[in-house]
Amino acid sequence: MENTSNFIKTIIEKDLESGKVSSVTTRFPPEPNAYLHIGHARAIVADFELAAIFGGKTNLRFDDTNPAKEEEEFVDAIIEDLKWLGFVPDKILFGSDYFEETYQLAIKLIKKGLAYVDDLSQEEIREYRGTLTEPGKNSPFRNRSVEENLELFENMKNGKYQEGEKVLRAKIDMAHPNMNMRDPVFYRILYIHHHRQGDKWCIYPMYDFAHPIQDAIEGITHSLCSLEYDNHRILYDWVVEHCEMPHVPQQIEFGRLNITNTVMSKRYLRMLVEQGKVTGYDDPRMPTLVGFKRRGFTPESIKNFIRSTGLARINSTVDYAMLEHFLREDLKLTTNRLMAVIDPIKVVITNYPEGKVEYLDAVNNPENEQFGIRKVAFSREIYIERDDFVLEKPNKHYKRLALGLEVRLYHAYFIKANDVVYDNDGNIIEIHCTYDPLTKSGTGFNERKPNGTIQFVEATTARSATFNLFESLITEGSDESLSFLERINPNSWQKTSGYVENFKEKFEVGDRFQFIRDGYFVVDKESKDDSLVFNRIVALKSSIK
RNA sequence: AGGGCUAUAGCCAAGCGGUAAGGCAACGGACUUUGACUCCGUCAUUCGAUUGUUCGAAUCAAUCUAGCCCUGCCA
Repeated sequence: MENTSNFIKTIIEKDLESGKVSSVTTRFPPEPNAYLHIGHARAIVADFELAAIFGGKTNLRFDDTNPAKEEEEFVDAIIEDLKWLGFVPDKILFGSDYFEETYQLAIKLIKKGLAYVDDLSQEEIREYRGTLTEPGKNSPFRNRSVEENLELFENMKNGKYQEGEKVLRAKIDMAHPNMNMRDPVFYRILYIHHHRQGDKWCIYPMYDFAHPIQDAIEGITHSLCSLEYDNHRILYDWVVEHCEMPHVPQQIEFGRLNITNTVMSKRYLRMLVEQGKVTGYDDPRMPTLVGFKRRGFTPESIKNFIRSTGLARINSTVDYAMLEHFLREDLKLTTNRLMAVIDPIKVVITNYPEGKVEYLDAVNNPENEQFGIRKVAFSREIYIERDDFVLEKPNKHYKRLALGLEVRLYHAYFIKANDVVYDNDGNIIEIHCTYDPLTKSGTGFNERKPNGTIQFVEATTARSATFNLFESLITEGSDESLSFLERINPNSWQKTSGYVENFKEKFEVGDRFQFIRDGYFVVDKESKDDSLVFNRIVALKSSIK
C-alpha cells in the first residue's frame, strides 16, 4: 500500500487536510467463523498499512454478534494468521464486549420513536417487505407506544419469548428504494450459548446495528469494508446519527480480491474440509493463509502481491501467476539452492575410480553471498533427472544429455554419455558416461562448451526424499454447470520419490530451498518412512523446446 | 416505483481537461556453471458504445450497453 496510490489513501489525505479527522484509526473486523484466506489479506493489508502510512492505529475486532456460527477455535486461528503476516493490532477487541452499550442504544431509539418490537413472523416480515420493484407495507405492530415497546423489549431481553416470536426493528421507511431501509431488524432472540458471553444474553444485535456502534465507540475514522456493504452505508450512517454517537466513523467500500481457479467462499472451503477432500484448513492446496503458509509461501510475498494489486471499487480476479511471481522474487534471494532429483536414473562414470567420493565446492546462492558455500559429493555412481537424458539430440534447442553429447554436471565435471543399459522390458535403467577431470568446476576450463548444465545427486550420500507436487485443487477451465465438488481435481496432489543432496543434518519443517531447475520447495511434516518430505511451492519457468 | 455501484490490453492497474505509467502473462534477442536469474526489445493511434461541450476529452455532460450488489431474525 505504501507504493501504490489508491482512492482510499486519497480520501484519508483529504480528511486530514480538511481537518475532518486529526488522526487515523481503522479496524479489521473478521467474524470468527472460518479461517482467514488469501482474499482477506487485501482487507488486512489495507486496514493496517493505510493506517500506518498516516501514523494511525488498527484494531482487530471480532464481529461476534451471531453465536450460532462463531467459535473460539477461529479467533485463535485469526490471531495467529495476523501474527504470521506480521501485523500487530493496537487492540484486540470483541463486538460482544459492547452488548450492554448496544442494548442501551436500542432503548434510546425506542424512546425516540425510531424502533419498535414487531410480532410478525419471519415469513410475514419477508412478505411485508415488498420486492425490488414494489414498496413494502407497514407492520400492524409499527405504531405501538414507546412505553409498550420499552416493556416488550425488556421482556425480550429477559427471555420471556420464544426464538422468532419477536424482533426489534428500526422505524424508517417501508417504501424506501433501498431494501435495507425498510425497517431493518436490529435485534433477534437466540437461545444459544455465546463463546464469550455465555448465556448472559438471549437477544443479539444484527450486523447493521452493531457494526456502526462498535466503530463509533472505538473511534474508528475510516471503516473499510467490501463492496457488498455499499448498500448498507445509508443504514450505517442512520444508526450513527440517530444513536447520537459523539464520534462519526466513515464507511468506505472497496472491491474484493479473487484469484483465478481458486475458490474463496467460506462455505465451499468448509465443505472441502468437512467432506474430507482436503486434510484440513492447513492443507497446502487450500487458499487459506495457513494453507499458503504450509505450502511454503512467505508472508512478505503475500503482502507484496496484495500491494501490487491495489485497491479499487471493483472486484478483481488476479492471475495466480502473479502470486507465484512475488514468491519467486522473495525466495530467490532468501533460499539455498540445492540439487535434487525427483525422477532419478542412475549414471555410472566408468572412468572414475570405484569407492572414491570427492567433495566439491558449491555456492549456496550465487545471488546472495551470505549463504556461503557447501561441499557437494561426487563419485562413480550418481543420479540425474530422467528428463535430462534422451538417446538422440532432438533439436538444436535441446540443452541436456544425449548419447555422444557432453554436458556439465552443475558444480562438478563435464560428462559424456557413451552407452545405456536396458532392463528386460526395454527400459533404460543406467547410463554409462565418462568424465573429464580437466573440466572440474572452478578451474575456469573453457576449451569446450558443454551442451548445457544439468543437476545430479551422488548415489551413496544422497538422502531419500518424497516430493509432493501440487496442482490446482479446482480443475482449470472447468465447466460452470458442474457442481463445486465435481470440479475438484482428484489428481491435485502427486507424490513421487527421489533424492536430495545431503545438505544438512537436520532439515526443519518450513525450510525453503530452490531445487535447481525443479522450482522452490518447502520441508513439510515427517513421512512414515524416514525420507524427507518436500512440498513444491512454485516451479521455475522452464519449458523444454 | 426499483435502487446502488462499476467499466482503461489476456489479467491486475496508474491516470482526475494538455495528447495512454507500471506489474503479471506472452513473444523475440543477449548473457549464463540452473532452459532459472539478469539485461535489451515487442505488446492500447486508444480508454464499454454513441453523441455533445471544448483549441484540446480516458478525464466534463447526455443517452445507451454490459457486469456486480440488494427482497436473512447472516456478516
